[in-house]
Amino acid sequence: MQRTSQKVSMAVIRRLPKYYRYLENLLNKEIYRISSKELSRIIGFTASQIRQDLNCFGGFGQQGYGYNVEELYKEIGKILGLVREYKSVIIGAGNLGQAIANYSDFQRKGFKLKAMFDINPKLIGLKIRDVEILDVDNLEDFIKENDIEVGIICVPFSKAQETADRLIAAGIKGIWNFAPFDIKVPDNIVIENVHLSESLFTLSYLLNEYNNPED
Amino acid sequence: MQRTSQKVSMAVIRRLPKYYRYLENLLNKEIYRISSKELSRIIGFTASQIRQDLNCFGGFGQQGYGYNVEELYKEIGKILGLVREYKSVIIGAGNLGQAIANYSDFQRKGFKLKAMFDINPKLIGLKIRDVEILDVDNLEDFIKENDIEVGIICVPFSKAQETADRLIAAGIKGIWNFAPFDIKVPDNIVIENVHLSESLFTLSYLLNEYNNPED
DNA sequence: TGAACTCTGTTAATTAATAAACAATTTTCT
DNA sequence: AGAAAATTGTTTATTAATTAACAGAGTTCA
Repeated sequence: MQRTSQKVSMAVIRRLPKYYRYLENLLNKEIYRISSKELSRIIGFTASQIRQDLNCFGGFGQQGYGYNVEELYKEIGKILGLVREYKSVIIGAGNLGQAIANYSDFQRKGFKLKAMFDINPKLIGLKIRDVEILDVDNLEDFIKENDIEVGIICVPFSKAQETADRLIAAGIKGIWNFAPFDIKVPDNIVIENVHLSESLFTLSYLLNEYNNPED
Repeated sequence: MQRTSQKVSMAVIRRLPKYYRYLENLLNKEIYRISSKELSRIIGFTASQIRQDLNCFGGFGQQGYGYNVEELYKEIGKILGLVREYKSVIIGAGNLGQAIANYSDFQRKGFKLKAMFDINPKLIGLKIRDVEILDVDNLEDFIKENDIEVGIICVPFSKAQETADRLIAAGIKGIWNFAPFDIKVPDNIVIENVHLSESLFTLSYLLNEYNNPED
């Protein structure tokens, strides 16, 4: 059913996790059937957009009936690649790195944390939830020996690109970047940025705009 | 200079923090003058887009010269509302909440953390970096007595909307939401979502797409 | 069973976002 | 001082994203 090699826009891709989450909620409520119209009401996108988004990947619905929630949930899970597990490491075991390590949710989503790395001797050897902090000198060896595919960058701005380059040279496939820096990667490497400060600045803008409209 | 009441699109607003960050970097490198063309090379947007974005807020540049980095930096800071401080509280002192509290960066950006709240008696009374964890029963009183303007939601999915409603009723102006839930707020309340799991799922999708192209 | 209703997949229309073009102005350099 | 080069602000063109429209297929219910 898929329109082969018809590129899916990033806007669509970023909506998929939301569909997935809402479908999970529906399943938890034991709702097994849903129309794009009803989903639209719940999720806040137009029904048209929902149908068009889903159709990028296949005709999962049935005319006159709607979508089977369980089937659609599974299909989107497959599309999102949630059927498999990715071995990951965190680089940078400071506040942010420890925060992510402690935020166990992401391990439940198929990203298994195998080690953390830092340059600070005071941190090396410590454990965060059973995961050891290793010397960053061992980064490349560890990645190669343990087939690590995903690197989570929590180092300061100034070390971000260097860290990414090392990860890529060691054979990593994807990067989840929390450093406030736009890391450059080759085409075959996947990168996803979480720029917390940009999010915070946006909040600040909106607060400011509301308090002083049109100044 | 500003086109009064000509609404600025969210796409533009979300680029402002990036301009701000790059301008800061330029200042650190003691670069005091820049053209849209050169900024384009560094930041990766087209020069046309940069000029158009900045012009939503005023004519900060000069023909034949370009932009004064320091002036532009300050202006964008003002637009982002970074000149003032917002008092904030975190609700939910579990892993994620502690993570955010420990991630001291955001306090440096004008969001002063005044307290944390939790429902768990084991956590109440503890301190994270000088900030005390209080009983969530005292949430409304604390917000009113201390003129708290921003609530950072780190509670589980199931408590997210309820928490937001309480914050809003107590007089909060903006919410930074880390719960995997799309909180509904009235028009006069500002909300900024950080959906980490959606970011992670996007990474998973991209990894999967790269590994199994067109299946 | 069959008529009325529902709802998808898909195409067409609309709106929004991005990029290109260019006149006007300033700077730079001789 | 004056010509050539640089660069903005802004208008126009292009591309992308969203919404609307609708034929065709399936469901529901009398």
